[in-house]
Amino acid sequence: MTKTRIEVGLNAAVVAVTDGVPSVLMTATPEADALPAGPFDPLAHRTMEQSVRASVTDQTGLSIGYVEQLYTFGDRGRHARPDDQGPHAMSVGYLALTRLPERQAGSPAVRFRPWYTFFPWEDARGGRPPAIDAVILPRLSAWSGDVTSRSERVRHLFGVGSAFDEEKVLERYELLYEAGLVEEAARDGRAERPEIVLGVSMRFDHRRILATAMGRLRAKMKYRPVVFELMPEAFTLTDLQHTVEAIAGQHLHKQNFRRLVETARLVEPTGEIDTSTGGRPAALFRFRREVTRERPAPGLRFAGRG
Amino acid sequence: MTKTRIEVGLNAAVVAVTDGVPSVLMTATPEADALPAGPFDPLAHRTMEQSVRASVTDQTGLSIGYVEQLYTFGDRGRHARPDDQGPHAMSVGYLALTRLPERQAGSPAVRFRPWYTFFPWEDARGGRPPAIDAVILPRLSAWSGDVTSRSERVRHLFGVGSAFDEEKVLERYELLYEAGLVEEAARDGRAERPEIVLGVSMRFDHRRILATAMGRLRAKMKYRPVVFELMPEAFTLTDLQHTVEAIAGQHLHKQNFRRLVETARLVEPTGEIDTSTGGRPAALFRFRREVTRERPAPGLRFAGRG
DNA sequence: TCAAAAGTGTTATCCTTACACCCATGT
DNA sequence: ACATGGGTGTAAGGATAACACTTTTGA
Repeated sequence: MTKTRIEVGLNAAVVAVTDGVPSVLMTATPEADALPAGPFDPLAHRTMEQSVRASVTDQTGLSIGYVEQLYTFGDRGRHARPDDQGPHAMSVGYLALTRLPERQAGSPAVRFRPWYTFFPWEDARGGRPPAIDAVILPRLSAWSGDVTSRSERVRHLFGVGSAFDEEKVLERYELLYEAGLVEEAARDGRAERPEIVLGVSMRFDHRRILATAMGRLRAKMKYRPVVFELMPEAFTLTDLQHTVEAIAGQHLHKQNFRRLVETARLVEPTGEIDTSTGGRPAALFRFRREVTRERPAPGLRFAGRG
Repeated sequence: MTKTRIEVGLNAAVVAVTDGVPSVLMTATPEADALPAGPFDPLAHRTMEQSVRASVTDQTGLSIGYVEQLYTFGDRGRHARPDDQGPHAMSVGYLALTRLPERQAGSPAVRFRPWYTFFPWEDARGGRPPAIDAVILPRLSAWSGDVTSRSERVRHLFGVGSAFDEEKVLERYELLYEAGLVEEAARDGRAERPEIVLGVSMRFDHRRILATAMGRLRAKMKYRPVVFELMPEAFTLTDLQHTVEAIAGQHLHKQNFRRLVETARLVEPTGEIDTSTGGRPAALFRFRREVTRERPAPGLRFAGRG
């Protein structure tokens, strides 16, 4: 057994949602859009999770709550130059959820960027993004030509004959990468620089990690009460719905959403009301932590459009 | 940024199902029950997946088809002695699915072991395993004492007030580990050697990886047509049901299972019939690979008992 | 009194679950 | 003929999806 030792990088997609805008935490250095990252040093930290937390705090000043491992990427050939002698042979991606912190005087600016700036085609609130039919699909058709496996994949992932599956964020990104329509593909030497780049690119394979995070969060939300990690202690049902919609990238049916939340007994009224909403004041609710023990898979299995 | 380099091990849980027995591939050396494993060497293999395939073939002579990454374990403090200077600081677990190969004269014996020998409490075909109520729960109660968080976890995971959730294989194993009821806990120096050890133990953290694999397969089966990776080209519907039941560890309702398979258009008749079943001959079916493109999440969303 | 947002009641439809029975073959 | 396993029809109940309307506040 050879004893090859390699460098392992840890990357975290730290997300917060404010006023219907899901955002990701960026490193303080604004030269390129990059996720907080750090090496895994088993001597310094007993677990990888501790290491991730430390890296994030180090680089951004933020200390995170909920953390979950996403995936371990190890292929240099894909999201890296063929001749890359870059820092990592492997990177482990993490998803973290947090409430957006109040800006503190004296503390360093915590920089978040809306996640749809990196994935504009993933936001279908307000209808199917026009860019999909206007620019993405034409270019993907040109790429797939008459290779049926390709065009079937395109149609499947961008909801042509079927429904648009909002969880397949990673698959769509990888398709665009293969088709050479995102800047990373050109940067990695896999394609010509495209005439029109789709979305803002990120450092290394960070956008791929963010895509993984988005897909996972969109999926997990439906069977685990993770949204509440993003909510303040007390919130209105409309706030909650807007947060879910922001993540899912689609609108939901108000009454059905409410019934769902109610029958799943995910929340309970605090008794307080919020008069700042503009119209009729809204009742405030809090998350019922007990559901975790009562039901096997408590989540928001929303389905339809609103 | 420090440049800590560490050794990364890859482990694969290669599973096959024959006649209602799900089994895992073991290394040829029978000194301890161990999963095929190998180091990840980025210079030898471009991707980790290639590396896993190579390791498995190397150590067992079997070449595998479907492979999927499970999780990356990095905590030495948990499934390792506190003073462990063992080989890996990190291990990436994989799930692979294969058909059980015909025994070839001349080729090395491929050794599989039934997975329920390692997890006897996970097989609820034939009713709830008596050992759960007779030995596991009493011991877990003693462990949890009057710490409510513990006893709630116990009740939740072993289906006391609620339903037994067959997907939570890893969570149950980790609970038993924490409670010191599996041999690994004693071996890692985390508990006294238990009077009764539950299930057969495995090398290093391999049983944890197998638990992850079982949970993932049980879950994934419901929304992706992965069972067919375990089936021969042609099979009867009863064969298919038995395979699913073997993995899920519970019996299913025959008619509902059949309707499910039929309405999901997962299979098509080959036209052949199998007369070797004993009673009325059964029609043979094959997997319809096209479903992958037609439906968003084709799987076997079975639910009830039979 | 009007705009804005909160909050509810009700029905048609589909899916899930469970029931019990008939069919084709080998011995 | 009978044992063995293969194969079906159908009805009750519950969850889902969609409909439009009422209520309470601030301006």
